Amino acid sequence: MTLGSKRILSYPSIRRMPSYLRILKDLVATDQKAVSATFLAKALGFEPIVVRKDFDPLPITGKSGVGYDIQELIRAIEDHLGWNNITDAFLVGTGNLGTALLGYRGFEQYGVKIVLAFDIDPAKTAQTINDVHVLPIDELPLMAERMKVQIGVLAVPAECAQAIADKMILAGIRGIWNFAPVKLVVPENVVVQNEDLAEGLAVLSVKLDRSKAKAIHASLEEVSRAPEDVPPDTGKVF
Amino acid sequence: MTLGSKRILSYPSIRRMPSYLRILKDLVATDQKAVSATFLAKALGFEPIVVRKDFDPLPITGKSGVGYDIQELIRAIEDHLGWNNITDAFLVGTGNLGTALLGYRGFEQYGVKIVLAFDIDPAKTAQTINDVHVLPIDELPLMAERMKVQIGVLAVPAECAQAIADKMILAGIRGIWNFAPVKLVVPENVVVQNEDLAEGLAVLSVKLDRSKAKAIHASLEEVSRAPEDVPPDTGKVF
DNA sequence: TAAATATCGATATACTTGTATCGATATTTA
DNA sequence: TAAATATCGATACAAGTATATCGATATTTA
Ligand SMILES: NC(=O)c1ccc[n+]([C@@H]2O[C@H](COP(=O)([O-])OP(=O)(O)OC[C@H]3O[C@@H](n4cnc5c(N)ncnc54)[C@H](O)[C@@H]3O)[C@@H](O)[C@H]2O)c1
Ligand SMILES: NC(=O)c1ccc[n+]([C@@H]2O[C@H](COP(=O)([O-])OP(=O)(O)OC[C@H]3O[C@@H](n4cnc5c(N)ncnc54)[C@H](O)[C@@H]3O)[C@@H](O)[C@H]2O)c1
Repeated sequence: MTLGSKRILSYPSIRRMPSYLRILKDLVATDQKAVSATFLAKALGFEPIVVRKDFDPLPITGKSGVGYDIQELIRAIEDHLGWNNITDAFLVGTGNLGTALLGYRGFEQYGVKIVLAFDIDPAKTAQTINDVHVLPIDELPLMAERMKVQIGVLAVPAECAQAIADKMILAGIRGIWNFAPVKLVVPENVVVQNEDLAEGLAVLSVKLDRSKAKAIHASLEEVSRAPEDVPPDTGKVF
Repeated sequence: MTLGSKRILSYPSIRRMPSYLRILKDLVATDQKAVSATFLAKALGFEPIVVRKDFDPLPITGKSGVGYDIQELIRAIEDHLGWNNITDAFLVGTGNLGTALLGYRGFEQYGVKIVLAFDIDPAKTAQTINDVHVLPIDELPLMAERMKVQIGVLAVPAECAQAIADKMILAGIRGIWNFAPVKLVVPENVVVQNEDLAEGLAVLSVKLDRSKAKAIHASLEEVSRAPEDVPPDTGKVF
């Protein structure tokens, strides 16, 4: 069955969409009208076929010999991700990480705007970080309901992450972006996206080890090396 | 072929290892000697079979009816990830994100210790963030070679990420943990791990949309609904 | 001690994702 | 205009990953 019959992007595809968007938006500044899968692939280190497959489920079609219309493509991607109309979000925990997230001006481009932040520490509240007010955590329920906020960003210590998540859910929040290294227990109508930096670090560690092993193998220049021990780096983004 | 014949962890497995480690280390404090795949699965939201498969390539073996020896398991995982002996790392870019990373005391548990930081901004250098000295970027080459640092953490604006990466590589750094949203061009003996927060946000957006769609479908209580439009949340961690 | 329960490890199967090939179409070049 | 090049989209295939089943072994319970 061809993917085209499904209008659903796979999760790997979804993860690549922000990268496409970044390049495409840069291209808008130029006078180019169309972009090829080959071009995007080269810019991002994918294979051209991956790019075409990624776009296949979108309600657009490329033109042979030309490529995809840049504007159409941007629109289709943003539509699929729901990034056309910005969703308001709350952030809880204005410590190191929370502050960094507030300082990052990139999220609005990704359809999410942090409109209020919360903390339990009086030293943190009553201030403004990057134009976002920080309120006492107790005010979250009322504000969430009043502002009909749907997304919550969790940047609190692991110990209290579940408690805050419960608060968020009670207040009507439906999606939680969780940076605390804990599995949150949530009702099935709530979605959670866990962000665990240690995952990436683990991958880097292993890649590095395997790269070293490969180098040693290569330097030994053995003909009878076991290739399955160190798979070649295919350039895939793990 | 059974996985057991390969001593290699898949990348999804590698990504789950830090989560296992966290739980296992908590268990050390208790008087338990063994832990079952079922227990770990429940704690992390995986299926027990996933856990067993993950451990299969490790040079350990569980005991039927009992589980895995906790100490053995921790050791095996840390060995595989190379997290037993701590690797020194440099961080470049002590802005919002860089500061958060320096403030995070968790990395040493993951085998990596940031020993020095660098920035181009004189206002940032000559200070100490969380006991880590921040030096002018020009001093990176000398220090990297002298300290034989292998890992570099990139937390600078996208525009200068490639330039800093080049500097790192020239100075002998072999693994780059890249937080800038750019594809770095590196020689094949250097590994890069890209960390792109937008990926997770894209996944959350789509999950939220699909969750809403599912709720609507459910409320309509149509018998003739198209189930392939909204795949059920299998609890997988994307 | 015997039965019930928990668990692992092996095997088989299903699903997801990535990769290769090739014909058709558009553009560019000679 | 004709040939060379670039590109998409369809199909097929391969590899990676997740899931199901079941017998064997250890522990707990009756
Ligand atoms: N900083 C990083 O680079 C990093 C990396 C990976 C994961 N994390 C995770 O992100 C989370 C935050 O990390 P951090 O480094 O910013 O920690 P932090 O200690 O700097 O910040 C935590 C903040 O949460 C606030 N807080 C504590 N309890 C609260 C409550 N009940 N309600 C509201 N606010 C509360 C604190 O006042 C503090 O401001 C942690 O779970 C950490 O494991 C951080
Ligand atoms: N803050 C976030 O939450 C976040 C999220 C996702 C991605 N990122 C990415 O991480 C990177 C850093 O983000 P940030 O928010 O910390 O930005 P920032 O502007 O706060 O910090 C950047 C730092 O890099 C330093 N710098 C600039 N040029 C340099 C150079 N040539 N050599 C050395 N240092 C240099 C600056 O002085 C500054 O201290 C960016 O690429 C950003 O896209 C940040």
